Amino acid sequence: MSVSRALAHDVEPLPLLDDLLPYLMNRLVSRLNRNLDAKLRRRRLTFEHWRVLAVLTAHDRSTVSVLAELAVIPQATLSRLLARMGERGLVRRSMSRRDSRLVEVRLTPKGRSLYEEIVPLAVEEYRAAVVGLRPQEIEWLMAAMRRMQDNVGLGGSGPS
Amino acid sequence: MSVSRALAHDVEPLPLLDDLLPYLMNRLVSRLNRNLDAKLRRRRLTFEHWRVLAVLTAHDRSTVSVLAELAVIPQATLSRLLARMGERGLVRRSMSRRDSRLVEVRLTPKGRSLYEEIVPLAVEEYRAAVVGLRPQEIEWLMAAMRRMQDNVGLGGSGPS
DNA sequence: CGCCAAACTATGCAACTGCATAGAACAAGG
DNA sequence: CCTTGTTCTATGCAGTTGCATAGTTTGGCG
Repeated sequence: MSVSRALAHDVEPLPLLDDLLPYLMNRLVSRLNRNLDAKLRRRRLTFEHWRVLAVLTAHDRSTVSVLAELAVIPQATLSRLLARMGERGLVRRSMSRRDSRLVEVRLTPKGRSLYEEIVPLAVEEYRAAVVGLRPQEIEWLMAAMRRMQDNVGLGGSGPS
Repeated sequence: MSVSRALAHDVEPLPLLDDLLPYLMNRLVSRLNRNLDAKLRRRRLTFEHWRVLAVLTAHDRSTVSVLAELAVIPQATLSRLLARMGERGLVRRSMSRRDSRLVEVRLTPKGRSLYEEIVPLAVEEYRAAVVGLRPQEIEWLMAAMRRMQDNVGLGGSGPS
């Protein structure tokens, strides 16, 4: 029941779910996130925490709105999430001296070490997911993802 | 700075975000969903509604927990979402005569026509995303997604 | 037939979410 | 220097979420 009909929406837009790329991607990503979330719960963390920690590790010293963009978390939500993470000593927020409107966020040593601690959980999840895929195929997958990101407005010039 | 290092987590698990497949997938899916969500808001719908409608269209007459599995929505959340959708006349819930524990859910005509009405929005979003990808490549992408789903426990035999 | 474990849905409660917006800081032009 | 428009973060409020669990129905076994 999984015919190849991915682009045949022209006249008959009745989607067989298993043949729709967005559905497949959604299901897969949701599952991946949920699995990781379950693993993180023991440390009182959520998947959103993970994303913030990961982004901050890569882009140390970000601002709230840049971080929101990178972590794909609504700004208002992130603002309060960061407040909570600050209370737990995972991040430090400080006013920028260049521009007092900006709030610079960075990991504390505690936040960094916590990140190091949980990276293996994410890696484990990731490796389980890509079993059977060759590195070359993964490269190709990532290229396709980047291509689609550009198509949808994540390439640098934000749309509406 | 985007070297091909997707699987080089062996000794140095320091992920450059843009080189991590899960991160790319998350960003892309989040953006897709958010875009669709924005389009749906005018009709007082959310992306979750969309998923429920889509799954119900494909698998008419489902139960709450099966639907939760297919739509990747926690059962408790779905239960209340369905209650609201029921009040709006989009779905109908009825006790199964085979097993009184089960609640069978199906679309009402109103729900079905609403779905038909919003399908184009999703298709539009989808087509924009895959611009530049050949049908053959999309097929390949979906195959990879299914492979990864199986790896993560969505193939039929649920893990934990 | 009665009892215990399992399956399924709904709900209490505390927490989180996001939209809209207030509040504060900057930038540009008169 | 003041005014006006823009950029950025935080918050009020109403709604939603999810964990844990209660309540109900089944199935299996003695």
